[in-house]
Formats: sequence, structure tokens, C-alpha cells
Amino acid sequence: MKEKKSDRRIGRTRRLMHEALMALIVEKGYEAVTVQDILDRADVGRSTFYAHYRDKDELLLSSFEQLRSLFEEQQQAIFAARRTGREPELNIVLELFRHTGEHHRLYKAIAGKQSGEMILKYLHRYLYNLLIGPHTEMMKGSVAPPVPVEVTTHHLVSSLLSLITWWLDSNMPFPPERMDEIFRILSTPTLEAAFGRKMEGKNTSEYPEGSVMAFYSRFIDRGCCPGK
Amino acid sequence: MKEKKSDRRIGRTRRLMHEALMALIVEKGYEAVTVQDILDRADVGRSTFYAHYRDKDELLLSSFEQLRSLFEEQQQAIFAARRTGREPELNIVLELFRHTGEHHRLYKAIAGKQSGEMILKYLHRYLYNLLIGPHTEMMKGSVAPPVPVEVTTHHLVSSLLSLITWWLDSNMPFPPERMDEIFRILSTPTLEAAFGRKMEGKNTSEYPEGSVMAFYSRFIDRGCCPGK
DNA sequence: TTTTCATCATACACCGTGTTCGATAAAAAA
DNA sequence: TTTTTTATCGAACACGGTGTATGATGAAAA
Repeated sequence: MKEKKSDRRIGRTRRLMHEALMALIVEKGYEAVTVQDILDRADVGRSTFYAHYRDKDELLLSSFEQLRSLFEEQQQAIFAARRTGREPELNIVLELFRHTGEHHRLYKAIAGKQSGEMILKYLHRYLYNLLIGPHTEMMKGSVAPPVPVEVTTHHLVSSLLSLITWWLDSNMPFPPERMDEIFRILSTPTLEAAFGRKMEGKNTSEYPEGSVMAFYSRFIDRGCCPGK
Repeated sequence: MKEKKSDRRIGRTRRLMHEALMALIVEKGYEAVTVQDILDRADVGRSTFYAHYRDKDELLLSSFEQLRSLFEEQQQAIFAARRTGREPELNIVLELFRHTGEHHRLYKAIAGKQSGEMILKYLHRYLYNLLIGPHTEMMKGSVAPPVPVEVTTHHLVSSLLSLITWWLDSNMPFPPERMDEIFRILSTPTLEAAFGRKMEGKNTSEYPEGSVMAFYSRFIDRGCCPGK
């Protein structure tokens, strides 16, 4: 564990530039924001900007990375608590909506309609890679799946992202719990159909409201921890 | 009917610029293409370009509009033939995949990963507005739909577009018929769930493979013709 | 043939980008 | 505290793309 306590000015400057970028995205959309705008808004010298980031994209990416690692830390903590005590079952989708809602100002700038497609493509790739493995594993049972795994995974990720962006752009008219429910209503039957109705019935033969999420909860256990 | 036969040079120049743009999108992606690139590739004077289009976006839009009106004409023709003789049932999704496949070079440039998000947003809005009415109509039956109409429609359009772009970006590994089948497998159960399983059973109580499409076929009848 | 007008080349002002460099001052180290 | 380090500043710069204006040219239409 390395504690890197560097110059206070660095954090201050970066914070100013991040805040400026977010405000500007909300105002005029990511594409329309120029580095010059950020400089003026943050009241930072031109050379200072390029001392920290190569360009606009890298600044936005770094904002997103902060959020992502924050989310992963939280999931890590929840998972750890679940190991010891008996916490409620982990619901990754619900947690995602909660996390998005908690930082909705930032996410609205980063992933809303106003933002560029860059982050969304990045997110799509991220989630796709997270899910393609487990999905393939689940496919093992059926010899001739009705729909190829890649298509199903791509479809599922697109659905989730489209729901999240819709939620943000509509100023979150429903609580995260309702969004999680909507996602389940829309996706569970699709998953069952795509996997040839061979969804692993680990404890129940029917598919009660927790079944899909139970799968994703198990996936998080495997996919999240060995990495660290 | 006005036959506007204007200067032959106009069509020639426009065609050159369109071809140049398409080729360049395939090569380096829409965002990276500059007006200067188009000028060089098409071997057209700078002022000539601006005499036809305001900017890069307008050129791309006009390409897309050509394709869209071509598609609508074809649907119009099919519908007319269906009125008189007994043609097979109209399947708008299948037709869409066929049309996309027939002009896959153009669509790959326009709607593939290489392209900007502009056209996709445009398409999304177009399809959403096409579907939101009929969906609302279908909702009439259920007092408390499990999922709001706007969300369902948004979700369905996102699914279709994500399938189409996946198909294009993957170099169309399946024929349109298979893609239509995949779309049906993925979407039919979702629609049934979203509409509270009150899908209009007009002639059958079960929902055979044609049921969703039967609905969209009826929708096309109403939505496409009164406009002209 | 005459007229029309699409095209062309050139020139231009404007703006955003990304880099360089020496001076300044704030923070960290001594 | 003094000294050292270094993040920041501001100005200048070259580069490239944008969109406009203009007069000449020549191809198409009348």
C-alpha cells in the first residue's frame, strides 16, 4: 500500500478542471465543449491542462474511472460483509441503479444524451466483457441455443445501458428499486428465451423474482474478487 | 408531379461527394473525416461543397434520407400489392433487415460503429415516434401496465437498433430471416411481459410466431399511408 | 448562338489545438 | 527558518480545419 501524498496543487487543479467539464457538458453537450472553454471556466493556464491530460477525452475518461473504481470498492465492501454476516442477496443491477442515482449529476454529464458516445461505448465493452464469460458458461447446457451467446450478451448490455440513459435523461422519475423491477420484467423473459429456458434452477424450479439476479450475484463473487 | 431535370453537373457532384464520404467513413470513422478530406477524395472545389451542403452532417443526413425514402417507397409498393392480390403477411422487421442487407455498404458507413452517433439518434427518434402511438393504443386494455409505455418503446427501439448495428459490424453472419427470428425470440416475451400479457389476440389466443409481427403489419397500414 | 449557372482556384478571417519556454510562486524538504 | 523542488502561468507559436467571398472559366440549357 503506497500512500502517495503529492502536491496539493495537483488535486486542486484537477478538481477544478473536472468540475468545469461537467458543468459545460450539462450546458452545451460534450462534443461542443472546447479545451478553451474548460480553461476559461476552471481559470487554469493552457499549459497546465496539457500537463495533466492529453486532451478532452482523457479528462472525461478519468472522471469516469473515478466513479467506476468507487463503485467497485462499494461492491467489494458489500461482498465482504456478505461473506461474514448474512446480508441480503447481492443484486448487481439494483446496486448499479442506486450508484447511478447517488451520483446522478456526474452520470448525467457522463452517460446522458448530452455526452458523447465515447463513454457509452467504453461502458458497453466493459459490461460485455464482464458478462460474456458467465453467459457462455450458462450456455453449456443447451446444445443448440436459440440465439448465439454474443448476440444475447450484446442485447442485454444494450438494454441495460438504454434503460440507464433513459432514466437519467428523464430526470429519474422512478426510484432505483422500480428501475430494477422494470429491468427484470423486460429482461428475464428474454434471457429465458435466449438460453432455451434452461436458466439454472439452483434451488427452485420456477423462476421467482430473484432468479436472474441470483445468477448475477454469483457471477460477481467470481468475477470481482480474484482480480484484486 | 414535377419532373425537375436540372443541371447534370449537380447530380454528378453530389454523387461524387457522397461516395467520397462513405469511403472515408469506412476508412477512418465519421468523426475523423474532415471536409477537406471529402474535397480531396471527390476532387471537388471547396466552394462547390458549401454550395450544396452546410456542413459534413448535412451531407451524411442527405445520404440517409435517400435510403429512408427508398425504403418507404418499397414498403408502399409491397403494401399496395398486398391490397390487391394476396401477398404474404407484411413483416416490417424482416423487411428492415433485408433492406439493410441490400444496402449494407451504405448502412455500414451510416449506422455502423464507424459512424457517429448522430444518425443513430435520428433513427432512434424516428422509430420511437413511429411506435409510441400504436404501443399506447395497445396499452389501453391494461389499467396498470407493468412497465410504462415510454420505457417499453424506448427499450424496443434500442434493442432493434443494437441488433442491426451488431449485425452490420459483424459482417452479417446470418441472413435477414435469421435476424428477424432472433429479434422475435428476444423481443416477443419482453413485449408480452411489458403489455401485461394482454397482447391483442385477434385471431388466436396463443401467440404464434406471427403475432407480434401481425401487429406491426397492421400498424404500417395506418402509419405509413395517410402521411402521403 | 446566346444565356445561364455550376464549378473552380484563390484568398481570407477566424477559431481550436497542442507545444514550448522562461518567469513566478506555492508547496515540500532541509 | 531557509532551501529546493515543481506546479502553475502567460505568452507566443505553428498547424490545420472551417466557412465565406469573388471573379474567371466553361459546360449545359435555351
